[in-house]
Amino acid sequence: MLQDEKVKSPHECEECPIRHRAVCARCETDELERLEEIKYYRNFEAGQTVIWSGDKMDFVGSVVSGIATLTQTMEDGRTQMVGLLLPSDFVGRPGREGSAYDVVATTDVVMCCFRKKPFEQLMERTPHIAQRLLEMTLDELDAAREWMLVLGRKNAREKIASLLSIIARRDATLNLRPTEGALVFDLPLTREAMADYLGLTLETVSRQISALKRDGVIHLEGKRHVTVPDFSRLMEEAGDDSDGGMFA
Amino acid sequence: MLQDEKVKSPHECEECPIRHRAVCARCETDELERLEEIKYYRNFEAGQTVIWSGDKMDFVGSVVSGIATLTQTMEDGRTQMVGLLLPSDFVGRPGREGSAYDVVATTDVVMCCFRKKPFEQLMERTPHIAQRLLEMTLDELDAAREWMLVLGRKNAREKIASLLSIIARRDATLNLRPTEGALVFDLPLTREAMADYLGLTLETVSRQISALKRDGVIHLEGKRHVTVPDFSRLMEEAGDDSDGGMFA
DNA sequence: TCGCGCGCTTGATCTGGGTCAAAGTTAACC
DNA sequence: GGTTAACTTTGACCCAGATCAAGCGCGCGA
Repeated sequence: MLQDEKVKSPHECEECPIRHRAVCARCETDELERLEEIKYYRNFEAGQTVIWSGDKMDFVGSVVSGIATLTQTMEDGRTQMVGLLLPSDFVGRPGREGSAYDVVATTDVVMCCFRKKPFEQLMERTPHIAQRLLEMTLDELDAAREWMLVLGRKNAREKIASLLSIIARRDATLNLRPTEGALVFDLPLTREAMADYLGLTLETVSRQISALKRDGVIHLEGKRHVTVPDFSRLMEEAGDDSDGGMFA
Repeated sequence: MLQDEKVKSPHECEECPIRHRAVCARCETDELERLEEIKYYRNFEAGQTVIWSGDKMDFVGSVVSGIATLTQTMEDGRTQMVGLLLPSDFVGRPGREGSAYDVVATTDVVMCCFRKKPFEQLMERTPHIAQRLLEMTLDELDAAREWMLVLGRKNAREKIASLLSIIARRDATLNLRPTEGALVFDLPLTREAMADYLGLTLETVSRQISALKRDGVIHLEGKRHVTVPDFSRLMEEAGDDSDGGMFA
C-alpha cells in the first residue's frame, strides 16, 4: 500500500511554508526544536489514500502542500465529503486510536508527520501546541457548520456558487493575489468530488456549472480554470449576501 | 429582552450534575474554586433566545439542564440547525467576540456562565480546562461531520431514523436507563425543529414519522412519547448498520 | 366550559434534482 | 500520432420531497 511512497529530505521548520499557520504556529524556537526531533515527511501521490476509515492511526500531522479530502462512506457506497484539507490543516486526532474517515490525497501531497504517542506527550508539556490546535479545531467546527447550512438548505445552484466562492476566497488569501477586479483560480476537485462535497450528483454539478457560465457568473477555460468577473455577484448566487469579509 | 430571566441561587460545583462531563470535568478541587469565583447561573424559559447571531458575547458557559439549539438563518428566512446543546455542552467560543449562530432554549434551560475575559485568562493558567475544551470540541466536530453525511446523502426516512436513534442513544446514556428490550424517550423537539435539523420541511417530517409508526419501527403515545421496540431495526432504517457502540 | 391557537397530520399537486443513457473532450501511453 | 480511458457534458424521463391547502386535537386562558 505504501510502496510508491517516497521520503523527501526533511527541511527546516523555520523556513517551512506553513510555519505560521499550522499546529506549530505559536511555538517558540525551543518548542520547535522539540517538534523537529519527532517529525518526518511523507509524500502521497494524487489519488492515493492517506488513511483508511477505521484504521488505527500511528501518526498525526499537517498538510504542507497539496490538497486532501476527508470522506465518509455508507455501506451501499454513498459518500459524503466532510472536510477539505489545505496546506497547514491538521490530520488526525490526539487521544483517539482510529480514524473515523477516509483521508485521500486529491493532488500530490506532502505531509509533516509526528508519531502519535510522542506528539501527545509533547502536547501535554507544550500549551502552545494545544492552544493552537484548539483554535484550529474551533475554526474547523465553524466551517463544518457553515457546510451544514449549505447541505441542508441551499439548492444546487447556490451550492455550486458557495463552493466556488470558498475556493476563490482561500485561493486569494493563500496566494495573496492582488484581487483587482476579476478572481482567477483552478478547481482542485473533479466534478465527482464536488458532487461528494455538495451532496449532489456529478451530472447536476456539471449542469449548474454550465448554467453559471451561460449566465456570465463565471468564465471557464478548459474544465478547471475559472475566472470570476464579479465576486459579489457570485456571493449573491451563493445565497449569502454580506461579502464575506473578503476585503477586510 | 432579559426581563423574564431569573437568577437561581448558586449551588456547589462539587454536587453539580454535570461536574464530570462539562468543561470543568478535569479540574482539581483548587481549580474548581477558581472557576467558582467567576461563575454565575442564568435561567432561560422555553422559546427564549439565549444569544442572537452577531451579538457580541460577554460570557461563555455550560448547559446545566434543558436543551438549546444552535441555528443559522439566511436572509430569506431559511434556517438550518447546526447544533443541539444538551446538559454539559459548552456555549460560546473563547477568543471570538461575536456569536456566529442564534442560540435558543427549546426547553427551560439553566446555564452555568463565566464572564468571557476572566474565563479566558483562567484558561491560560489552567491547562485542564483547555484540554477538556479541546476534547469536547473534537467530539462536536465529529458529530457535525456525522450530520453532514445525514444532510448530504440520506433520504427523508433515513434522516428521521438517524435523528431518533441519536436521541434514543443519548437518552439512554444520560438517564442510564436499563435498555432491556425497548427504548422509551420523549422527543425534545417540535416537528419544525426536527425539520430544521434535518434539512426537511415539517410536513415531510410528519409523514415519515407516521410511516415509521405504520411500519412498526416506532410506537407513539401522543406526539412526543416514543417507544422503540427494536433498536437495531431503527439503526437499519437509519442506513448505518453497525449498532453504534450502543452496548459497549 | 368554551373557544382560540398552536402544533400536527394528511391530501393533492408540482418540480428540482436524481437516474439512465449517449456522446463529446482531454490527456496519458504505446 | 493514434488508441484508450477517465472525465465531462447534455438530453430525456421520473420520483422524492417541496409546496399549497385543509382539517384535526390538545392545552390554555377567559
